[in-house]
Amino acid sequence: MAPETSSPAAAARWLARNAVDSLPAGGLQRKLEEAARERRPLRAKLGIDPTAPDIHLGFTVVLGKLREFQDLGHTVVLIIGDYTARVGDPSGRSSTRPILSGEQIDANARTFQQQAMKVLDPDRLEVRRNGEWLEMPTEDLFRLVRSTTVARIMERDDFVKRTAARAPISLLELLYPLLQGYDSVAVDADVELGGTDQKFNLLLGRDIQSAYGKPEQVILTMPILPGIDGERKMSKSFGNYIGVTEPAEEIYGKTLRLPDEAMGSWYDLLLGEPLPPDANPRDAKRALARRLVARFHDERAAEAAEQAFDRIHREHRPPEEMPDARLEANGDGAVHLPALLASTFGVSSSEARRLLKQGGVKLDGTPLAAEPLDRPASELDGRVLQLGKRRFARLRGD
RNA sequence: GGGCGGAUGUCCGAGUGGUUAAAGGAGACGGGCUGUAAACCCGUUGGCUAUGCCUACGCAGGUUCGAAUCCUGCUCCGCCCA
Repeated sequence: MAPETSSPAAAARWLARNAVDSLPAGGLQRKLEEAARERRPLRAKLGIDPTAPDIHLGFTVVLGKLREFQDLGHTVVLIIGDYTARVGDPSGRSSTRPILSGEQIDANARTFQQQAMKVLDPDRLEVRRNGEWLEMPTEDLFRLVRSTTVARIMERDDFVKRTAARAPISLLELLYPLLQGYDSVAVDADVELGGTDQKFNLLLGRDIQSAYGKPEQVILTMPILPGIDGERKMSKSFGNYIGVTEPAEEIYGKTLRLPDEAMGSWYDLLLGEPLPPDANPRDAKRALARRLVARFHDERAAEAAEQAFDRIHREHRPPEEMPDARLEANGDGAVHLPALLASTFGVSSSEARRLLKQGGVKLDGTPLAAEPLDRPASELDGRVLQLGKRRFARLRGD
């Protein structure tokens, strides 16, 4: 696509086209005009807490928008929340979220940065860590905290709901938006991006900047990408995500599991184009899956992933490549099936027995009878063990 | 500081002395159908060296033939008053 972005007004329209909110009204255009007048790039900020090691597709929606800013010549400031991660955000119901170690955070920060490069242009990127400025004397923290009120913080939708539901809210959580807002002060953000769930925090950032005598940022919020269940937002904790570093076959297979209803959102948010109205849903989904694999791997991998998928699920043949599983026979040369399944596929032996009873275990494509549980190793050697539809291993003697 | 209420399996949520490994729902998993979509149907859903054994209802003790259920202490959480 070749957007028309020659004037600030046109550029603002282009950037905001698939955003949910662009606030304040006209603010983005004014920022762009200002940048053009002063012949400087805008500083577009995004903060992330490296609490989990991988970036998933939901996150790339916002990254993709940042990339558009870069393509227009602006600078992206990626803030790695190393300090905030260390403090441990007790968001949501799980107040038990473990506080990560320094090494863990550093490792996550590195992979995050690396993965973000799959979308961002490294030449127009500035990466900062908020430990640089958040490690501040209490006196300074108090100054920051004075910049807003409890009532203002409690406006946030999430807090209102949790108060109503009598769910706990830690004081630290109340402080979180302030820390995030201070990041904007520290990096002189012109624009801050986030998902719609970030709207409150992004807006509060404006207040904080203003309290520090800085120009207020404008904000752009992007729709939340539904996860592969098509229901809830894509999130690690729901297990409905696709990580950008996942193997090609995984990205492909998970994409095909997406409910049809969610395909439109994925097209809009991930491909940046609408779902063709008269497309056959199956073909559209396969095309989507191929393009996502191609983006995070390459064309060849996309092709191979599709072939592997068809082989397993359409032709019901085992994949060409699969891990080996070592057969461990006892003294009588027999192999205990539950133990074999447990060690090969990481299920418990109780679960393995249940799956056997349910006909979920196959040997060379034929369901394995639940009895007997001990089989001669010679009967298994060299054959393909299958659990459910998609877990395979080739059995090997010694 | 005072008063009241609460803590149950992956999650939500029943259960107030006896087939309770713990109703129901969600999720997940297996099978069927299919486009590994959805919908729908059937089944499973603590662990193990497995016709038995072990562990489980916030933690630690106690009462009892027997406790998630009763008692004591503790921890954590919510609400109200101050």
